[in-house]
Amino acid sequence: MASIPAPEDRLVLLDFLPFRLYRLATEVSRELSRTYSRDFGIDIPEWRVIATLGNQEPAVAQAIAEATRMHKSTVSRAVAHLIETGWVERVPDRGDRRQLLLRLTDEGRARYARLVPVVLDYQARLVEALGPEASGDLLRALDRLEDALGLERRPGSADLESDAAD
Amino acid sequence: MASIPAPEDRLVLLDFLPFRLYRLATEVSRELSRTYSRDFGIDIPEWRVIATLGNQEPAVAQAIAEATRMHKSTVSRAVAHLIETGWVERVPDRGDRRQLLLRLTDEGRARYARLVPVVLDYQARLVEALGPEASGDLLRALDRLEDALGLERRPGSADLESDAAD
DNA sequence: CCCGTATCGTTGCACCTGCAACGGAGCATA
DNA sequence: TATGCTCCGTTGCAGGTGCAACGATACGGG
Repeated sequence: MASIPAPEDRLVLLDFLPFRLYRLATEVSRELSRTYSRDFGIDIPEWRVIATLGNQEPAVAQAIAEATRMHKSTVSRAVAHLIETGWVERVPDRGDRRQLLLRLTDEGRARYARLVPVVLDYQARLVEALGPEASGDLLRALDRLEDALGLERRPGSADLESDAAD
Repeated sequence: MASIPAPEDRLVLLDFLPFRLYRLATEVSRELSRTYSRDFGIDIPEWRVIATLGNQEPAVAQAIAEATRMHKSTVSRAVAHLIETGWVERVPDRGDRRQLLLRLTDEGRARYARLVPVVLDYQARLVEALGPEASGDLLRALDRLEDALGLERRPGSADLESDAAD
């Protein structure tokens, strides 16, 4: 019982995949949010709502929740605050009045235009620190993991580089 | 640099590295904690304390906080609950009475011996779903990312399997 | 020996998040 | 039209987490 565990029973937290992933993701998210929280006054859920709307407007709250994999209550509160702070506005959907169409305000779009380069720059620095080889490794592994876990993913998302074909 | 992400101002959240990492890590952690929370009655911070003590006993709270990158208050509360539930015990340090040495109880060690195969099995299924190539990609990318972000890491951690040559 | 500073772990507080319940709205059926 | 079921977004509540302040202890300089 108190004997040394067999080799296959040995577990080292620093080598344990779920732990490494979580620690890494937490660190990256924290670093990133530092780069925009002060200048733009938004937190992570709000950033995700903005980023979703920046690509697809208008959108309803549930679609945002599914795309970002955030809970609908988290989305609801993020949207409420984004409306308060002038990023987002609601547009009643004439078809189905249960759902409310969301879109960036003009001011929100202007802020978004200033925000995007900041976050893309962070990603670029991350990729640069990794180097081209490890970046490729990472993207391939992410694709496979997302597939294995059933996470939504853009077709051809492996192409982070513009010149990568299929 | 040719392989850096497209420098355009366009940003797609589903392709954005920090988002993908966070979403993936959240999903993996959630799946994993489902495999042990019910049978062992512990949550993620508690699991990390246990896993740390399983490798290095005794340890003081701050060392656990640094190793797991959890806040010291999170560690403090996890430890308090683990003592309540009989996993862990405190041993006063005769040298420095500010810090309290922590170690698994006999019962805690017995539970740990049953817990380790469960979590290792989850990791094994993850690796299996990825396949050998993508697993190698992932481990290399993790090593590089952890280095780039200054996260603590075991030397030679790339060898997940004992027979993995390189 | 005393006092100021540093460190360790705990705790009050504020905030965030998930869950479940809710009201409002659509929709199918009779 | 009436009824029952479903879906959308909000909100009260409970639990978790980070931060900062705190008490206890250690340690060094005067």
